[in-house]
Amino acid sequence: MHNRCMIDARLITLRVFARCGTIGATAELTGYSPSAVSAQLRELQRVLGMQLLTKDGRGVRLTATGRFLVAGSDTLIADWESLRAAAMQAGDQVQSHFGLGGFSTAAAQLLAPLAATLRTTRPLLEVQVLEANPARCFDLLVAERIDLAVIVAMQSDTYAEDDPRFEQTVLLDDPLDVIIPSDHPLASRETVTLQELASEPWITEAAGSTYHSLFTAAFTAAGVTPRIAHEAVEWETQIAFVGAGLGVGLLPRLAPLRGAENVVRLRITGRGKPSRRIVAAVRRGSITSPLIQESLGILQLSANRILTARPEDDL
Amino acid sequence: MHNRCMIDARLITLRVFARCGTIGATAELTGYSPSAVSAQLRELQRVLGMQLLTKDGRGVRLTATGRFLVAGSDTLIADWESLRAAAMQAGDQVQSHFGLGGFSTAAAQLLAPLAATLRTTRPLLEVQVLEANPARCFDLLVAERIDLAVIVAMQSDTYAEDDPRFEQTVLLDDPLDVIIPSDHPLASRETVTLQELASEPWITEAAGSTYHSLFTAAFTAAGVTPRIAHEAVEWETQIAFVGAGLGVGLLPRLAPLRGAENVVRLRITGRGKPSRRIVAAVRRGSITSPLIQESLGILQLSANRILTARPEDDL
DNA sequence: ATCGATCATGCACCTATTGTGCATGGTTAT
DNA sequence: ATAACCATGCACAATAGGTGCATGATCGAT
Repeated sequence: MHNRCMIDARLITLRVFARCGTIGATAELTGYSPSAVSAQLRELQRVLGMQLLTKDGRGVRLTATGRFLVAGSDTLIADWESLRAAAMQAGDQVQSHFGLGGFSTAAAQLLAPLAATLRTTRPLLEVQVLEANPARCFDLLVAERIDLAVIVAMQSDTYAEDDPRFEQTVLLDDPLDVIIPSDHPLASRETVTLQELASEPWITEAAGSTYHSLFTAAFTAAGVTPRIAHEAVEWETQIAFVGAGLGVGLLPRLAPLRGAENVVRLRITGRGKPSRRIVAAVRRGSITSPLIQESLGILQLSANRILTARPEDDL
Repeated sequence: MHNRCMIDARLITLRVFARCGTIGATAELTGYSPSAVSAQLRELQRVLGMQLLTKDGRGVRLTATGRFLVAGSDTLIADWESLRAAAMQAGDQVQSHFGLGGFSTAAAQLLAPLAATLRTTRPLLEVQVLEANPARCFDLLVAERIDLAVIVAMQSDTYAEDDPRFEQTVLLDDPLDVIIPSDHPLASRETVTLQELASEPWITEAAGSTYHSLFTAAFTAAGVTPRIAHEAVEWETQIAFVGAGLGVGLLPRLAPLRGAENVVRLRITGRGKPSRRIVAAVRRGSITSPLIQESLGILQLSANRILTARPEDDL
């Protein structure tokens, strides 16, 4: 039981379970074994004298009491976080451990530099970076595995913007650029409109993936219905597809083109200039922590630096 | 580390230390050994990455950060207590452990019957009663050793009535009776005034004891300056003194005369009818707990029963 | 100054809490 | 029917967390 928080680890586990719904998933997320989670929850019920779980089919389910407890514990966690942050500030203290989480692009482009910076400014701080998709990032925050997450804001997220467990601050609006083969007629242009690319074969992520809704949203905003020719999971793959002349695609400006062959990045202008909003999320209450504040500043700085540098330097 | 609370036991220990000021006293109060307390606090500092203690002479002292943390944790504890209470109510759950504390008379006359009643109404509940003076009762509440304390309200207490850590409810005003030898000229009376007893030799507790201030307050209110002839620590001793004809004394109506020889209990009338206020104290937030509520009801009931029964039945 | 009292802490050792891995039994989907 | 999945019990292992004693440091009183 590795308690970095002052709230009983078993209660944290219960909160994670409330999200996962199964012991196994809770175990995976918390880093315990399923038996350990099972034992923890049983012990928790014994100590509190409350029945929190009921058998339900082949799994278990929260009782009304359990749901009540989980919901009520939100403010408890938030209060602790803000107390800790305030104490840190008041006493000019330094944190010893700091967990960061973010989706692929963010992890590589924002979190890695942040970690590097913190390593020099705060040599005693033990920084850990976890790559994870936005949904999992929130889960990791709840599980206290990470302290700060960088995610793309999705309107259709399970996590509402005003979730009592989190506080979110906008880091940047990451514009989507178009990548096209360098032998494409439009390749010499500096900017294009989506309308100009309406008839092109498009490459996107698999339907249902994190960015697919972003993709479609961009085109509906532009009043264009794209023809989806290919699907790729990672940016690298998509870039390679474009480089091979299979079609064109959208690439967030934050994502680097690296030394991709035969691929040109163009800014989009005109109606429906698409972008993805990137936000930082922390546990509610911890936003005032000096370390969090410093990190947010660094993140914003490097985000701006990257945005202004591209695509010019990168082409 | 016996966590009945969801707040880290080490933080509780820190809170106790904040009151005691020394590791040894903290150990005594929490039930740990001094080494354990020392280790806990060291570990707490490591985990939180905060310096909470400083060497100070041959002891240790809280840093500013430490004081800040302790002060801020008040609301955290209170929030947890009220959450637990609400969950108990919401889910119709039963508590498994219940700690009671009270000063001698209360322990014998109020808490013992309460414990007995709870044993029958809630067979699964494990009740523990601790006899302790009022000041220690508050400390035991902070240390989470007990959940409910019965104490005499003292205006000159270190614990203010609006301490953020506690909630107090008046149980009863316990009138002080006079006990006199049965061969005393006034022994056949039903009631007396303090003025009538002005010239008697009085028996009281040692100066500085819990009730001595109560004693003097009673007489100043009556406009009488008593002649203190003897001092006793326990009621039993005082009663014996009176029975031996050494003088007269004040006895709370709650305190039983038992089969005391040659002693008569008289009600006091007239100006300055003295009484002591007996209140129940709980950790803030827990007042809405069903168990606490039930207990308060039972306490009030048995208090009233005892008060109306005496002195008639008891003489 | 000296001695004893008080206080915190380190160390060796022990305990029991809490974790893992595997096997089992119940439940659902194919 | 069979396979997949899920929770849990059990044997075992790791380790966090406890006690008791010895040590060192500080303070007060003689």
